[in-house]
Amino acid sequence: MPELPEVEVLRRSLEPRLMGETIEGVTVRVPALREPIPKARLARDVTGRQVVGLRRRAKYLLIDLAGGITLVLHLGMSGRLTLVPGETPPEAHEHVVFHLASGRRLRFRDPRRFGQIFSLPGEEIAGHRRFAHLGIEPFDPAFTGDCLRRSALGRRGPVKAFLMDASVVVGVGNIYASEVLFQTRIHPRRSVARISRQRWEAVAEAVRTVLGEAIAEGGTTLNDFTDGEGNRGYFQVSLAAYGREGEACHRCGEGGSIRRIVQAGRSTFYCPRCQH
DNA sequence: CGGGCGGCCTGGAGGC
DNA sequence: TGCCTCCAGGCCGCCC
Repeated sequence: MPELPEVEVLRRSLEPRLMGETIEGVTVRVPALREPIPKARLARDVTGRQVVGLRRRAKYLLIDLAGGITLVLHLGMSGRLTLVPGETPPEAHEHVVFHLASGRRLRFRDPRRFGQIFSLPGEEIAGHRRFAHLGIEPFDPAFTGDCLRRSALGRRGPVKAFLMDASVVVGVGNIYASEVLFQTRIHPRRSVARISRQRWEAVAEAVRTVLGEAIAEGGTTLNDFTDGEGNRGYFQVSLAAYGREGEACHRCGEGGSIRRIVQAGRSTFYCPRCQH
């Protein structure tokens, strides 16, 4: 589900409410996520620790705890993390609950169980197998068109998959890849070997503006995304390409022109009249 | 080594 | 109403 904007929206909503809060305990109801939750280690690491910071790396939410421990959460496709009053009854697929000193609970719900939760010393994050290969953050000032151009050297695959490759740039998932290519008028099947410097600059710029606008609008809620307070996003009404198969192109105005194709098993949406 | 594909899971939508 | 198929925002590991 969530790409960079959704995780960032979640982080911003939780930050003021979780800072300084102490985790009194954790209940792992269903440890069998795609990668099993290391239950005992998690309980040992987080119990009694105060939240001292919330960060994001790629699509991971990082909750820093006193004593140098970091709680790592990934929402996968259907994960949701919400802060609720203590008396709130559990809902279906509520796999993990963090009990807070204030009496509130931070609960993790994930029907498809593609999410991930684990803990580790903060200094081990960079070298961890889930993080070691990750590329640059889109909002890092060092992220430029030239970064993309250099990453593309020696490659010839389609630009859509390239944008979704987290070892190139992190945070761009299936929705925003289509949106970025629509904004820059690049055909999703175009080989990265055939993209000019100028176009790479436009792509880097579009990655930042599309993700930035999505964050400003609370993320994209197609189905179940919410922030930590349960608020839905509304960027879905601003999507120009994704999910609009058969509808009119907002740029050229041609009725029914938005097309859906499948690349590497994922849907891509684009306007064949505008994107080349 | 780059890149395509299957698999991991459940649920919702739509066709018949 | 019920059954079946397809599809879904991520990511890894296995192939060629």
